[in-house]
Amino acid sequence: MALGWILFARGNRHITAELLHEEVTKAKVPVSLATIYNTLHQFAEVGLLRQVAVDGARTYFDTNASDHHHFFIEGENTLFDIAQTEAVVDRLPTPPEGYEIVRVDVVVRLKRIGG
Amino acid sequence: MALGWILFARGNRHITAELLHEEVTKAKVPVSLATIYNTLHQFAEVGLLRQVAVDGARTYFDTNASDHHHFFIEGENTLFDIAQTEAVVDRLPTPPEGYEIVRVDVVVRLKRIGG
DNA sequence: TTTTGTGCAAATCGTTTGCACCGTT
DNA sequence: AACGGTGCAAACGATTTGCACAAAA
Repeated sequence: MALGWILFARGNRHITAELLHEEVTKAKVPVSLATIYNTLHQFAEVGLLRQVAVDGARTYFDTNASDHHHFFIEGENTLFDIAQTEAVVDRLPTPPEGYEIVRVDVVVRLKRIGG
Repeated sequence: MALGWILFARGNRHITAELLHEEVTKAKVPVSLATIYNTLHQFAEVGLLRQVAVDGARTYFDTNASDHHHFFIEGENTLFDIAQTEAVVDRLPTPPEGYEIVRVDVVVRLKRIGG
């Protein structure tokens, strides 16, 4: 398991379970998709990974677990970070009675110009 | 078809295909899930509905197609609008070369205090 | 030998697709 | 008789679960 994670340890990335599976398999260790999912979730629980819901179909995992937001390119299904310097949220909305804010997700959807 | 939509015409709501199916069936018209999906998507294309990706599993459709953001209660899987007065986004990030912004989705995740 | 942890085959479940049916031209 | 639109059964694909196996206690 730790094995698969040398893979994750290099570079900030956004991958889907399937993509990681492919990569891991192609590289060396043959491991089933289910295991990939289990592992990804475990890492996410522990806070090493951040799960990003962006298009309903696939689940993306971000190796950068810090608080930041994302660009998502429709059609290409590419996800990448928005620089922290590009402040986006200025004021948090007041949550309703009895609830507290867990996280704020911002997804800026892009499309190729002209496309 | 227009029939099912009398249902949608009353009140601003956020529903999943499954929920709508249940409602429609329970009420009167027996219609298959597939039809619900087809119809929802058609409405979304035309701009009467707004599709919200919030948790990867389910797809939510918002009868309020205007530009606004959402609260999402984890565990309860409830989605509702953030009042427009609660400004959240102040400055849009600059999109990368060759791309333009299509939409900005903001989801504020909540959890019950103490929960 | 019991317990705890790990990986995966098979099942699940939301969603989509291909096709049959029916009213219209 | 050909055409267009509609609904749905069956297929699909991403994700989860239940269980079998192995190492540790």
